[in-house]
Amino acid sequence: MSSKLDFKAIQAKWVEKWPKSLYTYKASGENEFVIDSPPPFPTGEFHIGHVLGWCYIDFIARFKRMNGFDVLFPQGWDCHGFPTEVKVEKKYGKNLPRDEFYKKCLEHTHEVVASMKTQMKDLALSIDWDREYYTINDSYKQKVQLSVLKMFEKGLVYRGTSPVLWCTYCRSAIAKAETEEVNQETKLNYITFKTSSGNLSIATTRPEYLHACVAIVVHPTDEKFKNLIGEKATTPLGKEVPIIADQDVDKEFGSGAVMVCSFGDKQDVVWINRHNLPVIQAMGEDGKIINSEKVGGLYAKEARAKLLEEFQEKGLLEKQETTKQVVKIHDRCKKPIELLESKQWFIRLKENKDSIKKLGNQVYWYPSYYHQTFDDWTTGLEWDWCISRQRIFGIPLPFYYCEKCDEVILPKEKDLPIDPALKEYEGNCSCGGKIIGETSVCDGWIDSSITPLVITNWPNETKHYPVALRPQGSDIIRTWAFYTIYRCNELTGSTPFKDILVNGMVTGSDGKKMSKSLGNYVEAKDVLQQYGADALRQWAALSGSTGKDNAFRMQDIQYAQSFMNKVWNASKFVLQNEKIEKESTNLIDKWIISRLNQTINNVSKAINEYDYYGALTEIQSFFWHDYCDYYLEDVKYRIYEGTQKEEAISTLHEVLEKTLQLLAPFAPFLTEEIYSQTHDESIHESKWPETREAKIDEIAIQIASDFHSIVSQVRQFKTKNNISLATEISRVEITGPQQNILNLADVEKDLKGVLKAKTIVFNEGSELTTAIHLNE
RNA sequence: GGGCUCGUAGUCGAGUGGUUAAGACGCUUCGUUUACACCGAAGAAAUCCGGAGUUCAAUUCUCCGCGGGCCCACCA
Repeated sequence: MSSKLDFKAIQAKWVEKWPKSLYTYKASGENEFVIDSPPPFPTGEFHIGHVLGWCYIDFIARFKRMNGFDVLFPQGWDCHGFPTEVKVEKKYGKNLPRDEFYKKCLEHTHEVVASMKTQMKDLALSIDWDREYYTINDSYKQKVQLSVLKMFEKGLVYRGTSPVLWCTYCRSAIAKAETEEVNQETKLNYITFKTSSGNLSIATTRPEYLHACVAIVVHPTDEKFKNLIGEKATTPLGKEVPIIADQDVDKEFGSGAVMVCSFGDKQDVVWINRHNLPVIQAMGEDGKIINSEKVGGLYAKEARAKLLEEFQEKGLLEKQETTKQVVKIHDRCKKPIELLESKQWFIRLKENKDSIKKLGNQVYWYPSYYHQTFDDWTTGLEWDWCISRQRIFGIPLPFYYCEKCDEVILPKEKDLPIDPALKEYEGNCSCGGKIIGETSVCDGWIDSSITPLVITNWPNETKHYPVALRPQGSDIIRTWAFYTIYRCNELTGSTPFKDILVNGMVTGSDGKKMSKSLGNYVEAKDVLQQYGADALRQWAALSGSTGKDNAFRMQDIQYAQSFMNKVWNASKFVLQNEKIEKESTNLIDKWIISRLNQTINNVSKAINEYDYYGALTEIQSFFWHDYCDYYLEDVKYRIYEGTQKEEAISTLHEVLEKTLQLLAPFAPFLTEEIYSQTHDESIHESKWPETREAKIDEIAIQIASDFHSIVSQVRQFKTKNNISLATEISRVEITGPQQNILNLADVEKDLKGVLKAKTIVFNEGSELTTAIHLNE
């Protein structure tokens, strides 16, 4: 072993040397631990948040493997999505043909995946790379389309009409993730409606939607309007609408009465759904007003100006106020987004809320409070899940439908994967209508919500499902966890995983969200380069209890590195003496073996409960303080003088070796390097140390406690008197209760050796104290 | 605005219905001892966010408030 720890050399050596077979899943079907690891979106950068998440997975994977489990740690890639389309558009322009464009998206994806994989390998993630999967591959698409068909057959998928986010400039439905928000000022217009009991003032920022007004909403406890609830109001355009009550209304805003239009904003959608109100299409896909005699054919802005002018003349515009407004805009064209009604595909959620909540009880949540997040989300569901997107880079929805009667026609299972937009359906509908292939693609969560099925070979017979563990971030409980639990249960009849382990988000050292513009962003690459994988991995365990958001702090990394240095140097000392095995009767040896077994027990329990913080701090404190600070010092005199030397060497080796094994999941490179000095097999293939209860000797622990208390007292004496710890003492008098004194007499030799005392005298007394005589 | 979560020494953070509330970084003092100065030894430093309640006993449980963080909804 080199005298200085060179972690870079060690890391490079083992990345090269470790055989691929180390992490191979045997699919034995017995004693399995299958992990439904997340398929990240390929961005090209494996960032510090990824590091935390993947370390959480790797710790348990390595632990289970050493415990004899057949572990599957697969790696998938959730490739489809809008960001890739944007990148490709930027590079090649907007006018590529559909299939050409798709090909370019594939190319881009493979490029960025490659660069992420390098970083994952440097981090020593024990992934079985033979089990890699891509959502863009035919085999994956086939399973996704099959899963959608199966859900359709169960009556859980339907085609229906619903408001969607629509960009009138791009003439496309867009996902919420594609929106940005801008603050702007606008005019709040107070317009006069009529009721049986007089005028009713309505405040609106969008009078151009007046023709699509379907109701007036007031707060149920608002004294101003209480007697109007259930009555009708007449709009300035002469239309009668009902006045209804809803608690979402803010009594203080505007006049306290709101007009509901289809659809001015998202709140309108909520109210229309909740109160079963009719829908009047107010705007066409091109952004021009429709279904209005007065302003039809005009753009919204023109229509608004025209109407306000007219109301002003008629005295129906009471006043205008300036108000601040948040407007959603399309992130590509920066034009405002409208809500438009359109035909889309949906998965039923609303009526299954209660059964989904029950499914949430059937998995173990680590930490448990995240179950609450899932439960609350499910309780609050108001809408079904819109699964269709008018995009290109996605898995096509596997449906045909009749142009005339809307009948849905399914492709044959053997033809999957299929793109109905490209493959025409042979034949006509029974009503004689033409059959159209669906051109929309699936929402990305449709792709990723069947990962437990994909990795266990669904729909074929399998003994690998349900899987043992789903690890994931707290930010996607409402999406990935929710959709997976729901869909997989519908498709198989059971929840997809036994445990769900949730990791928190990584923040900057200031506790704020990491962002490049805030200047608190840390590149995982840089940390890896400077401190190495083992230190970075330990940070993931050390930075807080499981599931909490973690601030990234260099301190933790540096501490991990100091610890590794300690391990390296202690190992150097131990390995100077060739390994032997000899049972020891020495009480100090028995003490450290007792502590070792306690540590093994505690660490095993902690990791089994995904308490990595507890596990690693336990290892560190045992190794650093019990083993290095005390035990090593306790036995040095035996090594140098030859007293019970073999027993000491045997014990030193045993404790070192087993501690290295405990540390192996956290610091795979360092532990392998040291372990390889005395073993041919990899430490990662070695068997996890067993807790030997019989070796936990409470009396030895008690004696060692007194022993080290004496050692401390003598050290304190020497420190206070500015004497070197190496100075010899002629006589130490130890006073204490009878039993303690009797016990200490058993380790007299060790006391003399460690304290460098010529003679020791024992006296009975009430408290354990020492008197030191330097020269006599 | 809603939900969840957190609030413990200068900083970061475990943990607990009842002894002296871990540990790390930093700080002070001492020590070059043949694994390690990326070290060792000793030490100072905490009204456990505020208020009320439950209890023989609260930092821990409950409620209210204040302040971070995350997610969601953002206002006609």
